[in-house]
Amino acid sequence: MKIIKMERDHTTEAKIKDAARRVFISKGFNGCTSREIAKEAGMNVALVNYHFQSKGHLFDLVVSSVMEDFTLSMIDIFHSNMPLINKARIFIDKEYEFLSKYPEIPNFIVNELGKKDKSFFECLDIKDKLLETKIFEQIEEAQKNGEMRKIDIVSIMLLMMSNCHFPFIAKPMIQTIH
Amino acid sequence: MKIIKMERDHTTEAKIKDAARRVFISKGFNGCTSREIAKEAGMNVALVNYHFQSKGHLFDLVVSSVMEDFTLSMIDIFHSNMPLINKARIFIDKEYEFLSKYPEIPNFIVNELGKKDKSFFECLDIKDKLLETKIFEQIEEAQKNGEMRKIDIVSIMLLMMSNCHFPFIAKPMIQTIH
DNA sequence: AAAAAAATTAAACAAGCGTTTAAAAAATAA
DNA sequence: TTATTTTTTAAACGCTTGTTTAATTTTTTT
Repeated sequence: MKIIKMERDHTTEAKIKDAARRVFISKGFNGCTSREIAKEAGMNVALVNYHFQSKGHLFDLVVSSVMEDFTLSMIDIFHSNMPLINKARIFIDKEYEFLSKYPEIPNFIVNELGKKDKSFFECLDIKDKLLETKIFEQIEEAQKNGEMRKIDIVSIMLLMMSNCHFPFIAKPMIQTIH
Repeated sequence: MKIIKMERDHTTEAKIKDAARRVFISKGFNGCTSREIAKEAGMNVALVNYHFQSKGHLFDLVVSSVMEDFTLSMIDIFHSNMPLINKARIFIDKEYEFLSKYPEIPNFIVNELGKKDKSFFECLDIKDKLLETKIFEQIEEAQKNGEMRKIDIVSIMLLMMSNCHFPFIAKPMIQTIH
C-alpha cells in the first residue's frame, strides 16, 4: 500500500476501483467474481485483495461512491435559493440527465441497499446533507401561504423520483411486455 | 419422477417449488444456493435436482409462476366492460393490494428479468393476453371523443405502475435516506 | 550503486457451489 | 407375499469462489 499517492486516475488502485464499479453496477455483488473485476481492470486477481483487503470492502467503497454521485446533484439543487417550482423542474431535469448517463444506477442502489446492513449507510450522512438544505423551510412556507397543498416532503420526493426512476428501473420489464 | 401426481400442495415437488419461490424472491438467483432452498423446504439437496433437473430450471419455473401472479389481476381488470376511469381506479387498487401481499415481487421481476434471455419470456405471452383485452380500443375511443388527451397506453401504464411500484421497490432506499 | 520497501505475479489454499452417484427406503405392481 | 419401480438419502464429484502465500519484479530510499 502506497503512503504517498500519485493521485492520478491511472494508478492500479483507481483502475481496479473503476472496473469494480462498472462490474458491480451491472451484475451486482453476487453476480460477479473477484477474477472478473481484476480482468476488467487488466490486473492480477491478487491485486484486488492487496489493495482493497476483500471483495466486500471494495464493494462498500463502490456503493459509497455511487451514492455520492447519486445525491450530489440533488443536494445542489435543494441548496439554491430558487423558487420552489423551479427547483422541482430542475430537479426532474437533473434526474433525467443523471439517469441517462447512468441508467443502471437506480436498480443497483435499490437492489444492493436492501441486502446491506442499515447501519453501514448512516455514515454516508445523506439525511444530514438533505437537512442542511433550504428546501424543507421553503416547502413549509409555501404550504402556509396556501401556494401548495399539504403533503410531506418525503411523499413529494417519492412521487418525483417514482416517475423519473421507474422507467429506467423497469426498462427490461417493459421491453419484455411491450 | 411421478407419472400420476397426487395433485396436492404437500408433495415434495410442491414443497420445494414453494420454498424456492420464497428464497429466490428474497435473495435472487445468485444470492442463494440449492442447499438453502432444500433446507427451507425441509428436504435433501439432491431432491432439488431429482425433481427439477437444475437450479436454473427451477428458477425459470418460479419466474413464470411469479409473472403469472403479477399479470393475472391486471389482465382481469382490463378485460371487463367498465368505463375507463373505473378501470384506472380499480387497477391502482388491485396493484396496491397485490404489492402489499407480495412487496418483494416488483424488485424481483425487475432484477432478474434483466439478466435472463429475452426469448425465454416470449412463451409467457403476456403481450398477447394484454392485446386480447378491450382496453386498447377503449382508450382509442376515449381519445377520439376528446375525453382523454392523446397519450399511448404504454406511457399510461408506465405512469400508473411507476407510482404504484416504486414505493415498494425503493423501500430500502427510502428507509436509508429518511 | 546497494539496500529497503512496495507492487505484482503465479500458484495454492480451504470452503462452498451445483450436480451426480450408488445404495437404502418407501411405494406400487404382480 | 415377492418383485419392481419410485423416492429419498449420504457421500462424493469436479469446479469455482474469495483469499493467502511466497517468490519475483519494480520502485524508492540511502
